[in-house]
Amino acid sequence: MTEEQKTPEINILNAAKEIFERKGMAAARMQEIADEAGINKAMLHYYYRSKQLLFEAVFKSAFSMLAPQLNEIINADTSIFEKIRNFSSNYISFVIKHPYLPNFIIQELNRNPDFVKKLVAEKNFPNISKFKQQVNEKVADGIIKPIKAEQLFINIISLNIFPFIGALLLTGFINVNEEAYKQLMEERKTEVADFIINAIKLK
Amino acid sequence: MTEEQKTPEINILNAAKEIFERKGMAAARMQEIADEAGINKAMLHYYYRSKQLLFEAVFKSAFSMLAPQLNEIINADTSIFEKIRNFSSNYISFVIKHPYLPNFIIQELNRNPDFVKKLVAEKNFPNISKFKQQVNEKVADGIIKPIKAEQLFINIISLNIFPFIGALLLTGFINVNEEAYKQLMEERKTEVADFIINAIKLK
DNA sequence: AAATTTGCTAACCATTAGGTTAAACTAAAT
DNA sequence: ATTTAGTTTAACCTAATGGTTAGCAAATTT
Repeated sequence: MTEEQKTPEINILNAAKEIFERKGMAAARMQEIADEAGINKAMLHYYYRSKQLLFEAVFKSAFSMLAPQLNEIINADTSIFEKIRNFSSNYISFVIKHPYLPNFIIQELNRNPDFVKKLVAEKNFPNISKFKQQVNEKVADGIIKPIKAEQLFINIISLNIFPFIGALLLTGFINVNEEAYKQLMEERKTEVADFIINAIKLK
Repeated sequence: MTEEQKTPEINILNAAKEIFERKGMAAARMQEIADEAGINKAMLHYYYRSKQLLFEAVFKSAFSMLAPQLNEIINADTSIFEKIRNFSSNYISFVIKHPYLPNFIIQELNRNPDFVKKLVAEKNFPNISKFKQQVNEKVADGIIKPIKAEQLFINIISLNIFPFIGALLLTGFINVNEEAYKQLMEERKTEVADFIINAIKLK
């Protein structure tokens, strides 16, 4: 898993991502990250001072990979149905490639609630006001059933993210192997959007 | 937060639940659990040998609180629409009272994938075969739109669980305070079922 | 070429955390 | 009253872990 990297900073960051995302901040060991990066443990401190700072760098980097995806659904200049289709398809494709990412973010956010406030304060933090306006419009126009934009947003996010966070639990419940579950996720690239649109479209 | 308990075992278990569910296995400290329980640290080992065993007791207890909820949707002798309504309402009511529980389970399951296998092997582990059959029937009868039972199941679980696991993230995105978010969750007791039923019902 | 800064390593340090132990205390049984 | 079994505590032990340091090597600067 250890590929050559341009700079030691990036090399360390990637190794730390790997370990932090899989184990979480508390369970991750600096030595393990050093091994993954193929370097001496002291180097981690040389480049990133402390575990906390290294963790924050990883977290920021991880979060900044997800934020653009969310802005897609929020600020794109497309119809609401198209947004839902695009987001579901794109997001699921993305997460299939980074399976530990959503769980990592949720987990660490829960462990450190103040972190949310810091994130919200930053620019580029997704804001749903545009999406909200769009939903309200379509409801008023009789194109979609009455629904609060907040609830619809929560539903979209839930249907797209949870199947990855709860993958292990769900494979247990529906009693399929990893391969079959992956296949289900592939299907969801279109399935989820269909489901949502069916739920809200006024025929 | 420290109330009098019947037996020291239960007292310890409750304290451990509190800490483990909030911080996770790795970040939880035995001393912290002892403090929460109002006892000496050695007592934890006296009654539960090791951190690992104490953790497993907590996990089992937590999981066994959720399993019955799931059997509701899976094995009840009611119509599929009723199941969805009952489950959503009951589950959300339950989790509002135990907000850390789902996150804890998911998190520790992800950290220790082999745990799933152990759980699945146990009796009382939910099995969706009955639900599956019911869905297929209704699809064949033209009562609901064609959908794989597995996908519907994943959707139901996602819509009910994720809003609690991702609460902090979602409050950030939709920019509401804790109180307003709780209100949204209250609404979801009926909102979620309506959404799902709209999505699948053939009119 | 000498000096100096930067990158890197091995050994070390201090603290923390899980776990143990031996002694003390309590209360029931003899 | 004495024994005995179960319970509780303080003090201790050991391993692991995040972090530091002193020195060396390789560039970079002057």
